[in-house]
Amino acid sequence: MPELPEVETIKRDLQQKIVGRTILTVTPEWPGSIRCPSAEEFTRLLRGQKIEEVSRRGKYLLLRLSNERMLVIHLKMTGQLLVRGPDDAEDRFVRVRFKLDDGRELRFADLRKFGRLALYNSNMTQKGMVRETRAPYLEDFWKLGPEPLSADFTLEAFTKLIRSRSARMKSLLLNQFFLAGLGNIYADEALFKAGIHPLRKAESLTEEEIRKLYEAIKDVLVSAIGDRGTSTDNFRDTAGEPGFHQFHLYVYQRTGQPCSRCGTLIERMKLGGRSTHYCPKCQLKQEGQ
DNA sequence: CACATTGTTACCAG
DNA sequence: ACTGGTAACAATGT
Repeated sequence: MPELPEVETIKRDLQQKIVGRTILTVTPEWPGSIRCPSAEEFTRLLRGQKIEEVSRRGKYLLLRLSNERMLVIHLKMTGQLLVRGPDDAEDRFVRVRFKLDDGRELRFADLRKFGRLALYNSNMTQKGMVRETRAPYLEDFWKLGPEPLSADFTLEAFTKLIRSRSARMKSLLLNQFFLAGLGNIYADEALFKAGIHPLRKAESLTEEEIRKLYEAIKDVLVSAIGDRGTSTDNFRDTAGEPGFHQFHLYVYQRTGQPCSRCGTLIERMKLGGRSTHYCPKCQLKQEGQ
């Protein structure tokens, strides 16, 4: 379940390992991973291109190429990007292979086959650019909410955002058009740290609660990036190594275990089809009780 | 073998 | 046009 910290970890790895390299060949072993253009066109357009820059927007990885195109990657649930040398063992579930000019190989592996690669013009982040391509999943890329770790994500901006909504907080935090990068793990963790019940409505939050949540979101993400991500299941970095943040979780997948703050047993509920973990004492449904 | 998993989109009602 | 809520989908391990 790569969310912002996991994608950030991979981004930093790739910046170190593959920026400046040229793609020699592309082998689609499961062409379904390639969203657009066709697998043949994708392969042809990438061959011989230099990887100029690696960046991240929300949960999307962006690889800018020398021909002014952008390779966009979404890992969805089980996608991995592995950088391997000629003597390294084969990886399971490799869907697309990129041979590089230093003898190494970038492998896109994906057990569930939900992850997607797409190739666009590099100005695709601008309004209207991607919609013209009619590419599923990525067409409203430019509509994504603010980056929680960027300088322009201020408390004032977050307060405005919250004040413009009425939905339940857990649902809002999962909405990528509200705020980019949080998924099920970090939405639960941030709400716990801020002491806010997942079912609370945005309009019911006090100034103090908004401030606490603002800090909690940033703290949780920074801490998880420091731990190189959460590997509760199959998240791996580009060397195939797990992260460490699963040892520092407060509520996610801790159902029935004592809350580290108050000892009450962590509970689990279904919200919009998603499992939601929370401490019933630290995160009271009615504010002020 | 039905179910669980989650990020995202489709669709509907308001 | 926008928001919020629910269902559906992707594919596979258990």
